[in-house]
Amino acid sequence: MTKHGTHPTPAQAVDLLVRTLGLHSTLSIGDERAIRKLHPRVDTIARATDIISQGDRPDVAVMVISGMLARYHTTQDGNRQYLSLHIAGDLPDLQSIFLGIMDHSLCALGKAQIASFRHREILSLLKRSPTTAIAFWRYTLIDAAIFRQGITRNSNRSAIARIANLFCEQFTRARVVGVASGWSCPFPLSQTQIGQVVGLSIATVNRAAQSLRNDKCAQVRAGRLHVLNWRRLCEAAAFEPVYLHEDLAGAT
Amino acid sequence: MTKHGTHPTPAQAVDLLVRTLGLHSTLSIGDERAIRKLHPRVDTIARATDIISQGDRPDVAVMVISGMLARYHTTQDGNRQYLSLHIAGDLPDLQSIFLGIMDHSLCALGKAQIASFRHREILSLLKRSPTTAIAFWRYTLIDAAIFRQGITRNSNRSAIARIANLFCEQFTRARVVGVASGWSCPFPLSQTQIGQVVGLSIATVNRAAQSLRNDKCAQVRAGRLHVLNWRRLCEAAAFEPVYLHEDLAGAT
DNA sequence: CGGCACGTTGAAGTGACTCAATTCGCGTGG
DNA sequence: CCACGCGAATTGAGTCACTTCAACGTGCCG
Repeated sequence: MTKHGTHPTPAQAVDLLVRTLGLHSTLSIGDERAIRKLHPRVDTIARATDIISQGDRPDVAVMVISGMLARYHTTQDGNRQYLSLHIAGDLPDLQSIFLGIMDHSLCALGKAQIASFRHREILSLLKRSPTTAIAFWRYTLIDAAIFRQGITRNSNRSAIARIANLFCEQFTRARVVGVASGWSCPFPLSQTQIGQVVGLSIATVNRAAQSLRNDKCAQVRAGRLHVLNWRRLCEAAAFEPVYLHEDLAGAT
Repeated sequence: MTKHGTHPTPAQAVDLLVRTLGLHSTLSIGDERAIRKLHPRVDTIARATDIISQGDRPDVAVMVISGMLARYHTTQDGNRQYLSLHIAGDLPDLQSIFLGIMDHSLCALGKAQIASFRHREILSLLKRSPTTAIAFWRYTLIDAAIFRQGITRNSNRSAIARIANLFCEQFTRARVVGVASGWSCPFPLSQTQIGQVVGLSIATVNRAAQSLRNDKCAQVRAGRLHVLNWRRLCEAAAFEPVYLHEDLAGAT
C-alpha cells in the first residue's frame, strides 16, 4: 500500500477504494473491474489547508490516501466544530454527488495525500454497477451512524468520557483500515482541535487528557495516540462499537 | 392527505412517499408508477412505544404518516439521547436496509400512524428504478446532514441557542412537509424530552424556554410550537438552514 | 376527589470556561 | 553551539452556566 513520502499512482488509489468498499460490502470481480476504470487525480495537500469549503458546489469527491482529513462547521461567531476525522480509504465528501451545496468544509489536519474522483465518472460507474452503488450507499450510511454517535458523545458525557470515546473510535477505525501499529495510531490533533471535536475548552481537554494518561488509559504524543489499557479506556469512554457496523452480515 | 383519527390506506401511504421523495428529487411518471407498486402495512402506534430497538435486525423500513417518531441512543448509564425527530413523510430507519443491526431505537413520541415497507420490496424497487434508488439515497444523505448539525448544536452552544435552534429546525421542516399551520407546528415533547434532545437538564430547559417566551421568540403550548418572532428566534438560534438542502438544483 | 405527569422555582454545588502566566519542545538563524 | 521565537501544553485562580435536588404549583383524567 501507499506510504507517506512516495507519490501514489491513480491505480493505487483505486486499489484503496476497492479495499475500503470491500470492508463493508461484497464486490464481484466484475464490480471491481468496473471500479478500476475510474481515473482519480492524486494530490498532496499541505497541513491545515481547506480542500472544500462550506457553500461550495464541488464536481469531484475525495478519498484519503494518507494523512488525516477532517470535516467541520464554521459557526456564526467564527468558531469551528469538527464533525469527523478521516483516515486512509475514507470518502469524506461522497455526499456531494447528490447534495449540491456543501454544508460543511473539509480540510487536511496534517500533510495528506488525496485522490479526487469526478462526480461524472462515479455516476457512470453507479449506473454500470448497481452493486457498487449500494456499496457506496452503505458507506454513507455508516458515515451517518458515526455522526449519530457524535451527537451522543458530545451531548451527554463528561469531559473525560468524551475524549476517551474519541480515542476509542479513532483507534478502532485505524486498526480496521490498517494504519495502526500495535497499540498506537496516527492522531495529529492539537489539544485545541480535540476541544473543537468534542465541544470542550482547551483547558478542560488538557486536564482530561492528563487524567487519562495518569490512569494509564491512553496518551497522545508526537502526533500519535498510544493506547495503554484498552479495557479501561473503553470503560471510561462507555464505548460500544456497534455503530461502526463492522459486521458484514447480510452485505450485498 | 391523511388526518389523525382516520385510518390511512396503503395507497395513501405510498402517495406520501412519492411526495416526500419529490421534495428533493425529480421522479418520472415511470418511477412514480414503480413506487406505487409497493404494498406497505399501515399501523397505529401508541404514545411512547418503541417501534424498533437498538440491536434489532428489522426486515421492514418505516415511514411516518402522522404524529411524531424519534430515534434515540440508550447510553450505558441508562440515559436517553434523542438523535432526531420525525414527522409525516419521514423515513426514520431507511438505513436498516443496508445496515443489518440497529445502532439506535425508534419510538413514537405521541400517538402516530406509520407505514411499513418490506426491505425485500424496496430492494426490488431500487433494482427496477435506479432514479428512485438515488432519491432514497439522497434522502439518507440529508438525514446525515441533519445529524451533523445536531453535533454542532449540542456541542458549541448555550442552552438558549440549542433550544432555539431545535425550534427553528422543527418548524422549518414542518412547513416544508405541510404539517405547520400559520406560525405553529406540532411539538409533542415534554421539557424532559427536549433536554434529552439537546443535552441539557430539565431545569435548564425550563429556564431557557421561559427566556425565549419572555423575549417573544417562541413558546411551546399544548403540544405545539408557536413561533412568535421568526427573525429573533433565528438570531438566538444562529440558524442557517443550508443543511436541510431544500434546494433542488442538480437533482436527478 | 385524588393521583399523576409535567412545569416551575429556589438554593447549593460543581464541572467546565475564561484569562493570564509559565513551561516545554523544537526548529531556525546568528 | 546557543539564543531566540513560536506554537503547543500546562497550570492556577476566579467566574459562570449548568446540574442536582427538593419543593411546590397546575392541569388533566379516571
